[in-house]
Amino acid sequence: MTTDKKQQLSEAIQHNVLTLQWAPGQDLDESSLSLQFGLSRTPLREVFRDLAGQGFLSQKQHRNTRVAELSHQTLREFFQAAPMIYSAIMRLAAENRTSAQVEQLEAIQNDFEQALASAAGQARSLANHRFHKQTALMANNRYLLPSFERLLIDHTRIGQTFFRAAGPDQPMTEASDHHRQMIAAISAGDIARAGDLAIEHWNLSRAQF
Amino acid sequence: MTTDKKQQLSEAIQHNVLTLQWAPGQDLDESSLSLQFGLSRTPLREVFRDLAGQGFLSQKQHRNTRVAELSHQTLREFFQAAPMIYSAIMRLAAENRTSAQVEQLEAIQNDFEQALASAAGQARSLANHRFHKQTALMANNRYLLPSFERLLIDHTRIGQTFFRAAGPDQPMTEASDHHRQMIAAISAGDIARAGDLAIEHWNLSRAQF
DNA sequence: TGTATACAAATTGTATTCAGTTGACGCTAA
DNA sequence: TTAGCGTCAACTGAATACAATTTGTATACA
Repeated sequence: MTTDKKQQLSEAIQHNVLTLQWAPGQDLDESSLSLQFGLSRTPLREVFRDLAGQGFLSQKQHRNTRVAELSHQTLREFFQAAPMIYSAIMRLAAENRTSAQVEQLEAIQNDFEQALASAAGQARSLANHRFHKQTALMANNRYLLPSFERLLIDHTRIGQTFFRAAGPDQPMTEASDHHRQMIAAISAGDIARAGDLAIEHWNLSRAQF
Repeated sequence: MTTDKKQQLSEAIQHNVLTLQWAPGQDLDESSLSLQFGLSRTPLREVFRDLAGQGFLSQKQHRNTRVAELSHQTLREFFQAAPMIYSAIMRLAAENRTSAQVEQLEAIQNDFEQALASAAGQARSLANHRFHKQTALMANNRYLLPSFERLLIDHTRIGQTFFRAAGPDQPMTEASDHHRQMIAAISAGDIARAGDLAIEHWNLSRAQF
């Protein structure tokens, strides 16, 4: 099996959306992208559809596909849903985790701390994104996952918007402390503690905005 | 604008999945369906992809599309997520509802009661489905919606499986009472009450299974 | 008789071609 | 000058044609 072009394309798009290299609301051009990735429009459009379903892109009939918007209303809905879902994911992660997954989470956290020490805001945000995505994997619940992933996409994007304005260092190191405590709670199977940490962690985000 | 064939197809599939006319795990045939609906395979596959993203169908590389499975593990995850999400949707519905939406909800509830009096289990389940879908619309939160819709799909399917075995009448009329109370709570904007009703309503479902 | 391998048929995935829709530009007329 | 209409270009959507992958079947061999 050769490297899957469709998956490459999908990951590239996700990357560009999450890092704000493609701005919210920005138009995507089918023909240029299909040329760029050596794919015809048919499979390209399938990838678009998948990513639109996941909340990365948005599509309307007879309009070009674009990066999912971030409006004031989006923010409002975000804050209404985020604490509850994050907390639920954490609790389930503490309940259902396997030891292999905990090791994986620790590895990701190490990357995150490294990025914190050296790399730019973009890399930090992506590392943070991967940390939380791993917790969702550990929660192992197909019903919660789609909501959580949508939240995570916009959390990552919103975070970067605000980091650009304010100084980025303070909150990120505090977030890193939380991550370590989360790993401990999840690893110990302490469900209540994991849930509380999620709320706390999320309040940190709220404070920034 | 003529009647949209793609939407017709999509609704037909949703109907067949929700009513169990297509069994969980059942294979779908692209060519016969495309023939049946007068569509080529390209748009048909786009509909498949959308519905797979929404939790009606499931797809794997180089394997035929099939109706989403209902496994033991699925049930487990369902019960872990359902009460929380249902409750959240109800609270938000009470918070964000408009009067036009309340009227709509009452109309749907009337249909439900009529179905309860006359129609078969299938029609009842669909009417119940529509009721809860409307509450999700009223909650007006794009992050919670995908999780809730997935839960609702499987709730409807699971419900029918169990109704077939047991006598269907008792729980459904009780559910109908709950619906009326929900409408009252939502209409009054009583957030806490709406959330509690969701839990109560859902415990009723749990009791059946 | 059971298993492995090679071949054939069916089905999924991709590329290309064709059709339909949208929106912009320019023209005409009030 | 501007409002309204019509044409045209560009793009999205659908259909067909083609390629690749998988699965079923037959045959050879242990």
